[in-house]
Amino acid sequence: MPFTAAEENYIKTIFQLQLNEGMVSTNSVATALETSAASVTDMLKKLKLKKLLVYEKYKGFKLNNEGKKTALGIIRKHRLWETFLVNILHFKWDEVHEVAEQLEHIQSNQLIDHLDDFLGNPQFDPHGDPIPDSAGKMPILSQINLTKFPLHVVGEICSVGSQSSDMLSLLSHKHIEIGSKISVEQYFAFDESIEVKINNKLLVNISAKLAQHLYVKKMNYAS
Amino acid sequence: MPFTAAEENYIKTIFQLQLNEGMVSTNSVATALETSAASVTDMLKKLKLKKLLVYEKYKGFKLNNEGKKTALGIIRKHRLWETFLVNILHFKWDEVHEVAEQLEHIQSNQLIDHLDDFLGNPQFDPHGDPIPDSAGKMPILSQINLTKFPLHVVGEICSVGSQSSDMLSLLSHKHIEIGSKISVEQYFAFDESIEVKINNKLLVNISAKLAQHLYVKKMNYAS
DNA sequence: AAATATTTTTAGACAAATCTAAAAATTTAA
DNA sequence: TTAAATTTTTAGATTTGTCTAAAAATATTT
Repeated sequence: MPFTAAEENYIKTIFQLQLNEGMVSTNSVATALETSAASVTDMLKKLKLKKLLVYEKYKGFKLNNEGKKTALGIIRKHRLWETFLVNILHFKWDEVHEVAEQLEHIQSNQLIDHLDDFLGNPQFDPHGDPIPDSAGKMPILSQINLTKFPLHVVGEICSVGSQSSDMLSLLSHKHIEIGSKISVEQYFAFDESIEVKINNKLLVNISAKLAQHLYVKKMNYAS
Repeated sequence: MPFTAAEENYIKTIFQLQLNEGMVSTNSVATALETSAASVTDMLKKLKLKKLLVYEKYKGFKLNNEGKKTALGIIRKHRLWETFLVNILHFKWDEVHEVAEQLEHIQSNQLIDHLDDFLGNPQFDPHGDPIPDSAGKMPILSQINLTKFPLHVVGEICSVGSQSSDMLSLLSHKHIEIGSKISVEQYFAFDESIEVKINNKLLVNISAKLAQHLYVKKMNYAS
């Protein structure tokens, strides 16, 4: 079954929301897609008809297995295209999102499989997020949200939970990128901001909101 | 101004039709796009409003300079993507058309310029057709339709005036590809078919219809 | 537990792109 | 040069995805 670009955007968004929350609400999807709640309800009916999600009026909803499989296929395409744009076409990592949002809707299994091979079957995209394989399997990464990372332990930024260019330019300003070494030096209860050390040198303050989007991998003591 | 995929398909089709005929008719566009004449009329009104074509009711129409510039931009994207698919992702030249039809509608100047550079600013696509540069200029090729090619002169297949997979598989069956050497050996008035010699060896019969789609470049006597 | 606030759904409308059927204009042919 | 055939346009529907405004259901608060 082929899906429209609009359907795919809903599927992808619902998938990402239900990773955190289990059940998803109409309003949360509307906010994420910057559309009205009424539009979301309309689309939910369609996706229910296509048997991609479990949904009952007023009760919330979530993707079923078929829906999750579809979402992983879209995420696979998105992350492979981002990898292509950064690694091959030399885009900067904060410039790729908008274009990848378009490319992810191109319909051709042959295309995406050839692209995957050409890129060397990468496991992670330039933001550090795992790329599902053609069966929908993703490598598991023991990554922890920065807000939950222990004090004074050196870790490595391995994923960024958003691709908004506002956020990416903020990170750029703070000299934070995928692979940067980071340690939490202090926690300020007043505004929940934290002070971190980047690459064992630079001390930087990070807001609670920003920290919620940064994922860190504990570094191998060997390295 | 960004255009919808539907608008772009009309613009591209009208451009190709007016190359041969100057003025274009509603029916010819409807046939080319496999849609109804009524739909074409609807779209013409829209494209006129956007000042892309010269059109008066019942009088035929053609793209103005703005329309032609837009068409060349779409053709540029299509041919660059075809080059990418064949040269980089190792698609066969008769498999790329459908995917390129989708990719040509991706909106990003940065993307297409980076792609152009990555491919080495190619002048011709895998079908032998010239690729417009970012200003809309195309290299000129002294190519002649096979039906007008003189007898017993060796030429080289340099372009194929259609990408229908029906036609491309027929060519493949006859062992004809871009770069094949070809000479016209005999002309049969009865059905306007011609007998050609491929690569100085194989004698093959070609229908009038097929011949109309093959373009040949006179070979340099030196090579 | 009743009143209030929030969330969700319905109802009705709109724009884009398409269709069929019928009317209007043009072209061809007798 | 009328009549017939063809082409083109209009009129009215349909589908997809969206919207606003109002109604219905659920959740919260006093």
